[in-house]
Amino acid sequence: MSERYNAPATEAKWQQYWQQNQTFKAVTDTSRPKYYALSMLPYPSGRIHMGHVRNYTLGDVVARYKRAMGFNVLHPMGWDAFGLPAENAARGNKTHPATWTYSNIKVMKAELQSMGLSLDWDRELATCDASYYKHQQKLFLDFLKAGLVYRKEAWANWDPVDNTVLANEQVIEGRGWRSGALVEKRLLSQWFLNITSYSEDLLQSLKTLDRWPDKVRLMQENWIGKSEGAYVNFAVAGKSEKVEVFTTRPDTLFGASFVAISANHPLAKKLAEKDETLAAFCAECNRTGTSIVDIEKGEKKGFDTGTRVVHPFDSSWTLPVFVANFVLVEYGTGAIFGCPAHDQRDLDFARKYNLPVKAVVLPEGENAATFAVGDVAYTGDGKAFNSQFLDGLGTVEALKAAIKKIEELGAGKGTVQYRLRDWCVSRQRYWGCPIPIIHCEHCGAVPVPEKDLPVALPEDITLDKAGNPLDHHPTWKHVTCPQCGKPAVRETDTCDTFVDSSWYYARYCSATCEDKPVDPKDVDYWLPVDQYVGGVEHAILHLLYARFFARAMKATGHLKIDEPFVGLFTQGMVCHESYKDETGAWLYPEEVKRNPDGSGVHAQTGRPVTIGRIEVMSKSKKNVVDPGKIIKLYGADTARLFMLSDSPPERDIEWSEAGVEGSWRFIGRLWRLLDKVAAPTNEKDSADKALALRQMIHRTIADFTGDIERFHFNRAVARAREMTNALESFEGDAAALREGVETLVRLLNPMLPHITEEIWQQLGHATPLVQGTWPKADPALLVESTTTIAVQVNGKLRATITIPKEAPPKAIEEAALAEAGVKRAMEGKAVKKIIVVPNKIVNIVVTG
RNA sequence: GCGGGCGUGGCGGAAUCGGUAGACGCAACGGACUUAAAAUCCGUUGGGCGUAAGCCCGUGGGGGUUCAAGUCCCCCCGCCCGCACCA
Repeated sequence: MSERYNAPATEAKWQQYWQQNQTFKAVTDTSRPKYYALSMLPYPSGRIHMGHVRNYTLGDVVARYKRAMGFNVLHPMGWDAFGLPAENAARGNKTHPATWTYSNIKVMKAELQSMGLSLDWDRELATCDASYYKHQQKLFLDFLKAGLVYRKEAWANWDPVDNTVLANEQVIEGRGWRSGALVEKRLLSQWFLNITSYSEDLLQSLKTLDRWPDKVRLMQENWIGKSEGAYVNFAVAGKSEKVEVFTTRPDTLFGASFVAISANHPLAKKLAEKDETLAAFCAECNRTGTSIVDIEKGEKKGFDTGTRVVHPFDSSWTLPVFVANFVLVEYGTGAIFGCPAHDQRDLDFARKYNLPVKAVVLPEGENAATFAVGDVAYTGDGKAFNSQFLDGLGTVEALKAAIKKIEELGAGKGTVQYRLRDWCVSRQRYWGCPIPIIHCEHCGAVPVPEKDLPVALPEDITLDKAGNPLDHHPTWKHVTCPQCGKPAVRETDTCDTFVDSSWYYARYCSATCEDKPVDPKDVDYWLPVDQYVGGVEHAILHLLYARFFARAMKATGHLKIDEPFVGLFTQGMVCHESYKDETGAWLYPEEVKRNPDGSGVHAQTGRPVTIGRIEVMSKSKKNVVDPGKIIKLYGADTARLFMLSDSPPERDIEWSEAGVEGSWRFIGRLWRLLDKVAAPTNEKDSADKALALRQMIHRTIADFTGDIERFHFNRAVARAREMTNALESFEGDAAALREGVETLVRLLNPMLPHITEEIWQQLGHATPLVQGTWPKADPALLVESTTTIAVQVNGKLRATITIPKEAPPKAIEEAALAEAGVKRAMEGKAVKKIIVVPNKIVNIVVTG
């Protein structure tokens, strides 16, 4: 009897082996087929969390599987190391953001290494390292030269007490999170990346990403938000000015009852100068946060400016102009016309301010004389009516005719509009990549010469003062202009951290290249990423920005590809029950003891505990389980197996102690198979049994492989369990048993890399599994001679029959009719029809 | 608000194409081994009726298409995620 499986010792042994032999070192080798498996890089927040364990387990299974399939695999890891939390931690703990970040990286790297991931650590990068952001600054300057970067005024959340710019998450119910002051919007001159110049390409190219989840492609499509419509000018009555609106429904112009403009529209500003009430209203609009949720969820409010505009199709018809809090200056022209009958928001607005509601699109089956709009707008297609020259046209034709007329009248033109906005990359913060620009009074914004890169962050900063430390640093920003040599100042904005993570996948390919961001000989071999794995929360922004960066890097000669990730998998989140004590304070799972009846008490005090919902693990709710503890207690293989069992990877998973125990038990059962191989019960040697087992083995190889290919890891685990059950109860041929156990550990190796290596070695193999190949199913063992099919009478199951696979329909029918259960169900009834689907089902339809 | 997703036993889930609903696991219960416990092993386990054979019901709710619906269509309910300065 062998000893109980010693996970810590075995895992340490193999991790050491992999490290010493540089097993996972990837080398550019154009003679071999490559496979780039990438998991999203973590933010070094302190310790790894279960979401990381899940993400990196999934990625590692792919990497190890592809390696066994014979690919030259690149599987790197790094750190998304700039960002707000480091500054917050620094303010709270009086540690420098760099100290905090690098010590977190050290801890988290050790934790990741204990997971047994097949990573090439030689390519590790941290985005906060000057050796990384130096190249990012170079890319920024290249983009600037290529016309992909520009500067314009944009709104930011402004805390008037702390005198600082706030992130959306720092604005809580309209107030600054620290000061509690009402947050204002303030215009700042900021840097933008011209992502909208690729709007159409980013949209069209989604169609080629057939290995992306449909939902992510759909989300991106909606985000880009292409809409066809028209710009239409409404002349201000009695003035030479005009208000240009954008509309997707010019066919409903005859139903217009007002024009609404943004509080930041030039006309609104001009009118507000002479109208204090309007100015106050505009100021109120500007207090709501910059996020769309605030705008859309908040009450729709308007202010009648008293100004009227002339309808483009009828000079005798004028409409009121409102300033409205739901019109965004950034989108379209910052002005809309309202057609209450055919737009819900316009309808709500019209009812609130007693504006006319005139229907101009008649739904099919409705009568023009009686059709009226109540509280629900009609937004569908129909026939135009009450619309002069458009009357009788369908919506599509009416759209075309309306645009044609607008263009004839010189009142506007047909256009395509995208919801996508240019990407504001300026952040008024310290812990980010400095934007390599020098502002000179005489020369304007001057790029930092490449020889002066990197523009490094100063280390001696003060974070206890409000505002941007780069701005109030005594010396850092004061430089001379590279062009005229006169005194000038550095740009003190740093980059949005999404910039850092928009090209790291390319940098990994030539991680140590010093003189340029990427080396063509590396990126041209490794890119694109074959399989990218990460959280669905990045479905829009990160992935869109990275797609843009690939295009921009192509335009500036760094890459040859458009699409960085040809395969994408988005995993679900890790959830856990949450707990609160009597005072409403959150409790950690280990502080709670569960009673048999399901109720919970505090483990130490015995006081009652409220068991809350199962929700995404988060530090704020304390419903977290530390992966480090789990790995110490059960080993990495158990943690990995838990992550792969039961739940499909794209869905949310609930962490449970019982589930971990179950995974741990399976590890024990695998280990005990060694005893079984060592002491085979060979005497009852039956050829039939051996054949049946071998058929099962090879069926499992085929199905398991298919499941891995399709990311159905939970099903693959279930099949491995079924095979384990079969091997445990198998009595007979020793060779077949050995074949089964060896196949099982080869299949499970990408999931459970440590124990499978150990079993493989104990079975007497000198070459480790990691150098081995993937099992192949023997086609001869996959064919089955008989099949079991269901027999239904009127759609209800009455019997099953087992018959030869190629049995003719006639024979299947006869066998079905001969079944006792079938006869009973058919008693006294006449056969109407018999449906025979070979290998599947027989359905006998009877009367009565 | 807009956009996206999900809903199947006590629980996580399985069901490749519309064709045997509940694979596999967890939990629970019963048993074996043990002085005992742990570990391990064996068995039972969707609900209802029935001594049994068997029958009926059942995939969030309602309707529809079909010989046949968890799967397709329409309506409704509930939950979750994203919304551009969190990453």
